Amino acid sequence: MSQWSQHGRLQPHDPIADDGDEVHFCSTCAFGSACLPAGLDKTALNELHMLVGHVGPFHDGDIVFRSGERFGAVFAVRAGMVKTRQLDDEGHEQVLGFHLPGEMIGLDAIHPAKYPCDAIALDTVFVCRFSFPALSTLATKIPDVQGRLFDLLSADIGKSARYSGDHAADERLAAFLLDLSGRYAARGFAPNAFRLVMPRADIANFLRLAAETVSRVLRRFQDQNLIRVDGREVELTDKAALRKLARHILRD
Amino acid sequence: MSQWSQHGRLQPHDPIADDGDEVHFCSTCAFGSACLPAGLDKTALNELHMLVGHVGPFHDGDIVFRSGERFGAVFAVRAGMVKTRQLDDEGHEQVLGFHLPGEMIGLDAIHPAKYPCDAIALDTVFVCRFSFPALSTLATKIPDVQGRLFDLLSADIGKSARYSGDHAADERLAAFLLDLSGRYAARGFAPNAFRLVMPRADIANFLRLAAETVSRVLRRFQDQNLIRVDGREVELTDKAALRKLARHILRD
DNA sequence: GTGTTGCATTGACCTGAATCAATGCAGATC
DNA sequence: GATCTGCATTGATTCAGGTCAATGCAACAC
Repeated sequence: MSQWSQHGRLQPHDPIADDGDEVHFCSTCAFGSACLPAGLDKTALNELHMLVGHVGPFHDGDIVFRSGERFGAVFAVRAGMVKTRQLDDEGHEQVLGFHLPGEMIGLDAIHPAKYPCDAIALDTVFVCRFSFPALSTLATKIPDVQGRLFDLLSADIGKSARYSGDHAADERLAAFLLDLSGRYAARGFAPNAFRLVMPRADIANFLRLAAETVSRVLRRFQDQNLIRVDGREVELTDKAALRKLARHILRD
Repeated sequence: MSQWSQHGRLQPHDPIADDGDEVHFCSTCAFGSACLPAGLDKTALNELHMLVGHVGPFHDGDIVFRSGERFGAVFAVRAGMVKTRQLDDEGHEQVLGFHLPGEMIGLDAIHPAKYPCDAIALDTVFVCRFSFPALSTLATKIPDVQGRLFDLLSADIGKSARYSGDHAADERLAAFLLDLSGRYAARGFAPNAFRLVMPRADIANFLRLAAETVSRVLRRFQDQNLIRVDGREVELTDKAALRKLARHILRD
């Protein structure tokens, strides 16, 4: 067994000191296919691990990086959930995304050379820090690392366009739930029952809805037996129906 | 003088045969800073030029690349305007963006390894084709090229998040006009008077509005002396006021 | 226990933008 | 010139989702 619960939350045990579980983590990480046996020789693997720093724990509300800070590194979420968001000059928040263990954040900071958003822990979070200058240098030496970076960057373009369309509230929410489900599945977590770690207001903001609408739609989904909700715990009980609702948004 | 009108449209003259103007074009292109004297030695410059193919002309409605096609190359728009869009299985269109001369398209195709959207010419269009395998190989050899690619990819993440927020119709439209203006300016075109090459319906779709709303808001802007509109020609006469409207969307 | 705090939910009402339905208008075609 | 065709505009009406205002409820402090 490992220190991971099925909800992706960290048990009271410090994974930073737990080098024995390193590989298990890496297998779920965004760089997994670049780091792991998958074709990389030992030197390359070591070089990648050399430039990684483990950072944490962060707690609910803690800031991983802050908008405007000089860009120096990208981060992979190791444990917990991170939200990224922008604030405008009047303090209006725009949630850009929620990031699960194994996902990469900070890629949008490369060009402006400063973080364009805040990254905020939603629960207990550990991250891996990849110095970007070091990573780029490594990428020129190891084509697989370069390719992995291109892939991660390219995928993020698609992701941030995903919810850009004009869709009804129930379509957006169905897509949101299925998206999370798929991402949990991809990292080896239970895909059909998980915790919505973030408050309703954050889901609403992300989906351009009011928190009240999120509440009402979740309630309706439950009444229609598509899901079961209990506070922040959710279980998807009719994914086919959800998929049908979300089909305009999730085309893949 | 060159073959470029102030609206970025091509005069009846074939630039493909016009090698003499190559440099002038490159200076406005997304790869400009990688190709041009800016630090690159002649060999590098030549290698980059080697892998570029000039393609065109395309005409209004022609397809530059099609959703689902195997990914093999990214493209820089050389002349004209290109829109990118996705169609869902029921044929509903979602416009992802409009791309001016000097801008790169196809970067979102790297990861899925196939184009996730259609790229469609809105008027007479010429593009430069960069074979991506060749470009990646060059990138491992020339760090500046790799860095330029990282920058382009990273910038696109930010761009596709730009209009993702929840904003009123007039804020979105003001941001749209200023965004175009800034991009024309960055490429050396007149920033305050230009042609909205795309039909109203495309602007509306892109901004998640109805075409009627676009029409009404443009009209209101004109009544408020913020702009002058005549069909698809538009002139920004009070950018300060537009900027104030758009301030929640354009934070940079 | 009793507050208090911070979300989440629910209901009543309102509104911005969509939709529906003409009408206008310029450029192509005959 | 007359007729089409494809947008764009304008007005009347509708409605999805927002806003406002309570109320519920669990975790925590005292």
